[in-house]
Amino acid sequence: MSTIPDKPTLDGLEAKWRQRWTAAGTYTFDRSKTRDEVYSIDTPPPTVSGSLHIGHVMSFTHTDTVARYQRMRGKEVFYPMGWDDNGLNVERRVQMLTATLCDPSLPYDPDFTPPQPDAKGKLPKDPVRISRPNFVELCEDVVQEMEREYQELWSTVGLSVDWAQTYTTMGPVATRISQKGFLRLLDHDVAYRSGAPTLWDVDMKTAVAQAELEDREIAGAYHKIGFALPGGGGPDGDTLYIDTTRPELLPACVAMVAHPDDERYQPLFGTTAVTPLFGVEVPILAHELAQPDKGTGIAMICTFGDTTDVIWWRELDLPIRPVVRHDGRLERDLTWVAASTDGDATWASVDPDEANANYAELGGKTIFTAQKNIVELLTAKRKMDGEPRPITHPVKFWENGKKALEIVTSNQWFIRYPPASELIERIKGLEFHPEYMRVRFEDWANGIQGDWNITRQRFFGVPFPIWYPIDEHGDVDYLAPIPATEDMLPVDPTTVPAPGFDESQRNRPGGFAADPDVMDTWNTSSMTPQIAGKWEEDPDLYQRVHPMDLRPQAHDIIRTWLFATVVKSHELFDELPFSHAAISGFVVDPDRKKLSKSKDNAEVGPFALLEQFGADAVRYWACGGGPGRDVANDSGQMKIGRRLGIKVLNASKFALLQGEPAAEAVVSEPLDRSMLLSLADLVDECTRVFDDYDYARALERAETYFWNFTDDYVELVKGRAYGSGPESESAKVALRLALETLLKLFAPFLPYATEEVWSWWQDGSIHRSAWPQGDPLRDAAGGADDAAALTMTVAGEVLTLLRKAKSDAKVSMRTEIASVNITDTAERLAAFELARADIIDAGKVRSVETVEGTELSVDVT
RNA sequence: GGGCGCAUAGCUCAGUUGGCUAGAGCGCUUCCCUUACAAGGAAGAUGUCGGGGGUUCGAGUCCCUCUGCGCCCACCA
Repeated sequence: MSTIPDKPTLDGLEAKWRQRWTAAGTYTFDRSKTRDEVYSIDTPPPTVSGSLHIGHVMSFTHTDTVARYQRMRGKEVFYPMGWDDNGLNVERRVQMLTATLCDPSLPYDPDFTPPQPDAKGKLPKDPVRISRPNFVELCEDVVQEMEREYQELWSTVGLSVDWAQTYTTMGPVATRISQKGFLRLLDHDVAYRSGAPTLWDVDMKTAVAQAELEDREIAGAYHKIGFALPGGGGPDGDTLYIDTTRPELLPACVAMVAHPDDERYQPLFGTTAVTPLFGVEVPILAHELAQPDKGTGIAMICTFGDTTDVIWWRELDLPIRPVVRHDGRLERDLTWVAASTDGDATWASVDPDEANANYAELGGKTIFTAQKNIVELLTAKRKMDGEPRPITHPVKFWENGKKALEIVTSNQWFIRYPPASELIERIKGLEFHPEYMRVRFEDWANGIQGDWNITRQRFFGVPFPIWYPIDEHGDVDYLAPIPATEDMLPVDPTTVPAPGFDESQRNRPGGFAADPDVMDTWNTSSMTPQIAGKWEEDPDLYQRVHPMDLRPQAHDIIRTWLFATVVKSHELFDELPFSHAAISGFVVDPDRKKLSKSKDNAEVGPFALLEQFGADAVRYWACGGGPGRDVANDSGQMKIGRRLGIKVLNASKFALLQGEPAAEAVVSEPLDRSMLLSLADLVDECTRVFDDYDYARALERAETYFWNFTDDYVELVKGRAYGSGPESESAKVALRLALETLLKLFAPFLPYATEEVWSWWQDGSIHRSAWPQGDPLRDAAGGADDAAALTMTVAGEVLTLLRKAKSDAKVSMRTEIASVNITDTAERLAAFELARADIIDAGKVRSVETVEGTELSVDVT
């Protein structure tokens, strides 16, 4: 307990209480509690390489209000922080900061030190190539720096996390759990390695997954190209025209396809066409995905121009003619051969010499150049009808990428998806807040195409615990993986030899080679319930927190994080990883557009806002948006939050300065009883909506009540409280009860202001105190009754009219009123009589006449 | 093209299973230094509840339809 300051202020509360909470272990998780006593949160690990923005503050505040509520309800809250610190952003930053480049084929150098800046502070121009483990060490240093900045932000915001439980998506624990999960899935044949068409970013030279795609509108052009029809019979006789935006893929053409109902092409189904320039005979086939109204209505299928090509290739059982390499250039050494009845027909041409001559203009060229060259060739050989017609069309990009994705064939690790129906059934046990976000999950499950490619050709991530045998000729067999054993984990195969091999056999004929790739970051973060709960690392902890109660996250990663977590839990454990998913919206500009990264917004970063308005005020703003709702970035709301915080301090000061009521004091006065009865209803409602994760409504209700409480009740009761006797004692008891209750209702939202006030008159932390209940308040009020309930309402309305009279007369509120006539219904006048003394005191009225009528009016005479 | 959400005062938003003259705060106008609070307080003005139909004694609320905005999914030759 401490004394009540003369001038209460919000300034400095963050630093003061952060320090004290840490020292007292206020939010420390008590792991002696059993699962039914625990409320566990599967905290989203923010990407520490991203820049901090106000959106993080909003969604994490939402979760914190729930954590604080549950803690006050008596749950032991498991609320860890997580850092998502692997991935591409960190890699880029480290390359820039240290002038290094990762080369997984290099051995680890334990004595490596990164290049130092010269006298002018410049790093060497040419980066130093270093091994993956060396590179990862550098990444970890950079990550730790950024994590400190994040922890500073979260602590200031007032998140009630137990920092001792912090987890990361790198490091030995996450790596071991991620690798172990992978090995178990491999064992169950759910993870598998396969050569398959792969979405590929030619710029970053890595595979990407369906969930990481986005569409971008880019400029392209239709090229109308004529194929030869040896048998004729097409709409244009013996030339068959297609429209394509990818003419450079002509050498990769494996078939033509039109819709089965398309009468123009029906006669051609089952026959063949011959590609221009390359003379490859390709079948003309029917498939429902072909769209008669697109281009000429018949398309060439290439391996691979887009994802539809992949579907056709698979469903029509077509051969593969890959021409685009992983670096985004066309294959250099393709050679067409004469068509023959036996042998590999992949590169068979009716005129190999011409095909090879034409291909010489394309081989080794970039896609851009190849397109230019092939258009020239087609034009020269009169195979193009007209000029290219410019269009803009949506093209798939990796969300982090700069160039359009290509589809290449490559050996990759996949995780088999369960059928969508199975997942949808599984999440019936998962409550979504708001419920309509469930549809996002179901839509995504239903739209999945193919399995989950978890391979990334990057460096700062969890390595695959896998090696491959090398035969006596020195060829690596990438389809015969040698998995690590679980006791080897965590393992980096580039530094540890494969089981049964010696390090000297690395990269040697008859030896082994390490898997050079790392896992998709979602493959690791999909195990946050296991990582945070320390699955098989600390089984005692795990059984106390798992499955989690709450998964909080934003709606944009339903298709990635939420989906992947449910899939992994389903496949590894046959269970749901958590029982509630609370989905946050975004912070948007006041004009409803997605928050831009413009200078204006950057200048109002989270630290500046917290500094200007205070943490409680920013939290108040954040909680204006209920689950799933976008929130406008509005400093006006923060101002209001700040005002609320100040009001809480001052109103509390008033209530406490009335002094402690005598031990035997009871609530006897009707006005006090009335106030407590409505407060009891408020408590019940806040509890009900908080149980439904509607923190926004809980705050709004408490706030509305509180302003009425200070404006009317406190003013009405003030004079009586200043006095003495049983009436005064009744006011003091009621004021303290109301204060305690209201502080607790605000505690999840305004942790600093409420804790400050609590410290003036109570021991311990308000955040470890018990959430209020309605019935004890009703008991203190001497039980509920309707007449008493009306007292506060009527008293408030009469007081407002008395103040209006003074305001209209432009006199001070202190001015006395000689006499008033109050007209109202009999029932309401009875309520008035119950509070008559308080009302005339607060209104400084000398005498009151009451007149029965139909509605309330107040006449000053 | 399919789906989800939103639309209430100039602004940010409440408005429960339909129920009296539709609310709060900000902003605006006027007044008040009042012993919790001038980073304050009191009072006031401000609305075709997006448009049009329907159900009902009664619709901001339920149904149909249209419009606008946002998002998700699909399409990508």
